[in-house]
Amino acid sequence: MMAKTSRRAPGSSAKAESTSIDPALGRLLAASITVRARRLQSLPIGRGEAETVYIVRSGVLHIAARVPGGRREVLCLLYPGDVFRTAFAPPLSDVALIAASAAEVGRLRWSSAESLSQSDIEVARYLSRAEASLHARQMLHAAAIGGLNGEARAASFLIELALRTGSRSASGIAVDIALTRSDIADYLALNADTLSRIMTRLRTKGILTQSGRRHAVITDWTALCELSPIADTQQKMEAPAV
Amino acid sequence: MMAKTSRRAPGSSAKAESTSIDPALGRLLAASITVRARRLQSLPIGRGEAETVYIVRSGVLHIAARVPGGRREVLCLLYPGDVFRTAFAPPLSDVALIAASAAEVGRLRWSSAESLSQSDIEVARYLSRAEASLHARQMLHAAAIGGLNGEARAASFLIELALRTGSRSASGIAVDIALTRSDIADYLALNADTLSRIMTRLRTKGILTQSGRRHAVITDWTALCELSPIADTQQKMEAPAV
DNA sequence: CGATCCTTTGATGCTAGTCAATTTCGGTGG
DNA sequence: CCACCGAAATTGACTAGCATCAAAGGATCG
Repeated sequence: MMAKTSRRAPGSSAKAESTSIDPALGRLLAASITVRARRLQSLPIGRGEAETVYIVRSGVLHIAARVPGGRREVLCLLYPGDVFRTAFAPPLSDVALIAASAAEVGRLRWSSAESLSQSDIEVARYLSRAEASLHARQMLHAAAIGGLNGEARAASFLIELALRTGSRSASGIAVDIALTRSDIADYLALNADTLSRIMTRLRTKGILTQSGRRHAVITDWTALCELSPIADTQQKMEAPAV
Repeated sequence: MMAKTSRRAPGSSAKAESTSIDPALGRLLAASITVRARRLQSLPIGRGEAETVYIVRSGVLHIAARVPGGRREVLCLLYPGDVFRTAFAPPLSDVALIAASAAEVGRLRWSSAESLSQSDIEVARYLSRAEASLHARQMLHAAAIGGLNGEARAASFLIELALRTGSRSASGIAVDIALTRSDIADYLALNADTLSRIMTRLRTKGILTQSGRRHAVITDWTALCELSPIADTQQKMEAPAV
């Protein structure tokens, strides 16, 4: 019940942001067309077109869809280094890849990625590792949506964001919240109003401070992790894959 | 709002059950060790061990995990032809691959699958298609958990099962429900009690009849599909991938 | 054929959703 | 630099759906 262990705070890890890019990733990006997307711009995940791969170079993006007669949903978040094949998206209506912040992505036909994989095993390995990690994240997200209450889900979201994009600052871990409140709510399968209430509660508890809509500082990392039963799992998944 | 279209009933499609197996799948299975699992037997998804691939030959299996301090969750269902890499599973506690019915699976080290992929592009294609389809199903499942109410989720589950394992019979579509009620509830992020209430309602509405715990007949496919906003999407995903 | 697990059903409480009013933010132009 | 506007976020009151708890009824297996 209290097996929370290492509490390694984020921002210290030298992630593959732009420094020290994986060589295989570099070759993959070299073979792809770079697309610059501004905030809220949406890239098509057309069905019927040839299968395409998107490789995130910088920024945060998400896959959004609409369940007929239901609300909009954000199905997954994509960070630098992630690889998304259009075939990963289920054939829901209005499925799209949307830039939450200004972003750069590489675009490539799947057939090209495939032949590159055949000739360059490092690329094949990078792709399969990226696919597996995205899949695992997707499963964990489903587990979070299905098994955690609102507060725990919100905490998990903040932890995810902090691990991926956070940076240490004097007062805690600074996080740029690229998504709007509604997008976050759609990601967490919560109502925007409910999410707002939860965020207020977190601020009241002194876990979080916000300056402006897009910028937050996590002032009490330990307390935040206590709120989320999957905090440890998330941290393990961020750890270098050996 | 009522774009429900084709209502193609299941059981008619010649799925890759055992007849007409995909040649690449055959070669993959030939390279793997066949494991026979009886009902409820669990196969390890050990972390720290070498990455392994499981290929479902027959039966239905599921991935179950436990969120610390939370309930057990069934994260995904696997059917014949599916391929599951252990790296797909998030590092939650008690993650396991469990046979819902008696099942046969092929087991293979990932490194073997990888080298097979390098020498046999058909195998590589089979694997990448299988990964993409599993990923899409996982995303759709997250969308269902997050965006549909209990009844719609239950309907979607029945539709999934019917499309995968159903067989036409005189009175409707006969479905073997391999999972226990609790497992289904854990899959749908519902309470077992609530699920039971929903199933009773479906029976009362004349959509479903049950004889014994494991056997059901869907007597009104159209009405069942009306209950689930993602019915069309599920059917599209079952359709032959062109 | 008995024991046990699984399932069903009812009564009650809590979490999160809905609707509506208000405040705050962020961008724009004066 | 400040005033303004529209969009986004917050907050409150109320409601719906689902979870929880408890108990009884069936199915399945040895």
